[in-house]
Amino acid sequence: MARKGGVFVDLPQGVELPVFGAGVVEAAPRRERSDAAESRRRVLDAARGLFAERSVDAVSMHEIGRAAGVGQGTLYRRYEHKGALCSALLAEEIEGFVDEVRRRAGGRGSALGRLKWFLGRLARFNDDNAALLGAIRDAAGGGRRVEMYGNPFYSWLRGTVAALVRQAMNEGAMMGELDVECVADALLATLNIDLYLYQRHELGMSRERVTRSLHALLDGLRPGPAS
Amino acid sequence: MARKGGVFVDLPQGVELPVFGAGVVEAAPRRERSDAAESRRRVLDAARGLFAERSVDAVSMHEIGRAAGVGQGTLYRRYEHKGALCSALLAEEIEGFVDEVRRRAGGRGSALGRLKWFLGRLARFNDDNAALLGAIRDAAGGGRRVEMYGNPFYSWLRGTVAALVRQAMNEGAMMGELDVECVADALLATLNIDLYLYQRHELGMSRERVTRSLHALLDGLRPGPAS
DNA sequence: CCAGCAAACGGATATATGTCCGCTTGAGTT
DNA sequence: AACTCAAGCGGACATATATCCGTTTGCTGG
Repeated sequence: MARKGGVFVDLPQGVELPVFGAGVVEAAPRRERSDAAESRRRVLDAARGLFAERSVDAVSMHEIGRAAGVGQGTLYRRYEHKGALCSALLAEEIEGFVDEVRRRAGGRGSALGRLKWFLGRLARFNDDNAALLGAIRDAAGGGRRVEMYGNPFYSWLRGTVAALVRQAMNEGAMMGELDVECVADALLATLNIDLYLYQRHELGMSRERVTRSLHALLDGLRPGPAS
Repeated sequence: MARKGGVFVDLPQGVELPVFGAGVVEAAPRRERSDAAESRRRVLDAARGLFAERSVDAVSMHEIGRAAGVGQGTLYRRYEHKGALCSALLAEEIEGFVDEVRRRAGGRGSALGRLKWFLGRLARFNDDNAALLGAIRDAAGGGRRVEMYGNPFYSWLRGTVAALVRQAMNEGAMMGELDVECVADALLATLNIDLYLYQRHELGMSRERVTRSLHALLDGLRPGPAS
């Protein structure tokens, strides 16, 4: 009932690609006050500007507040910490990324191929947004360690990889014995921002090398006599 | 010249397991002054005690200094930051871990089997030293991001996994096309402390589940007709 | 137009990390 | 035993994050 001769037959629960933001009910409690909207825009603009002209962690929250013309209280009520502000700045990029993935990886082609593409695309996302991702990671320390992997973006990545792995299994392109959740985490761990940047800039590996290795690893997971 | 009928024949460079601390020449510039040794001991003791009675990140460096009866300057000259102090506290555990690995994974048995054992043991190391490892990670932010993967312990982990993978390839238990360095990083990434603790405590996965999945993944990397 | 109030504001404040720098002292040297 | 000085010491200081709380203000219903 799962597959027949390697041909995909039906979709058990969770095989569709997850939708980013799904589950967010958002009671829309009240429209944002105009002054709040204004200050949000100013904060974001100021942060973008300062981050661009200096590095992200060479800019303090005080400085952002001063440049935006808002006090600390305002700043921190809206963005619980620097990482949250960086997340907000990243939101637009994430949206683009998510859209592109839905278009390319939701559609046709083998699930394995789409998974490979997805991971390669994620590597590029890492390169493109290294500074913000690093800052977000830095802010996820102490009592906030959970936010790293508990946030909606990571959940979506996780769900997407898991769904693709499951589809690939259905299509007979991947061993059926795998623990899908764990494998999804393992694959994503490979592109963990710290490790990725270390490989890229300290070990001098190219993006191609990293993704090629990942692809080889995926090819290894085909079902076969070995085992 | 590499292998004959799956039997290990010779050892190309880098196949031996690396020795922890190798390459550290340590010119031994001068013996440590007695007062310095004393204050080092007091700091370590104070830190251990405070960390035990509260959580690691609920204890400030000031507090450690006060409890140990040393000033901030003293504290920070010896330990550049909190992560360094935690590393010092972890050193003993690391030594034990390294010794055990040398005994069990340096010896006989299939390389693949030893690799599996090693990764399982590392997972246990994670569980046993979660608090300190987390604190070390937290301290590796901002301009110190490199220390995370550039430190001697990680280098040793990396070298060990790489050597075992290479041996497994020689023994014919693993695909020969793999990029050994990348695969080593990928395998270790799976046990990255943040992800591991998230899986264990937020997702409720058991250590067995995580390692079993990792083992299955390794089994998938056997050489085979697939590819 | 006005009153009421939740939301937003902003700067003082608390706390943490990490640095600076003048003073002290252990341990070789004469 | 006195001399010397690099190493060690310690607390004030600079800077960053994050919170608190009294004040102001945009919105809405009357």
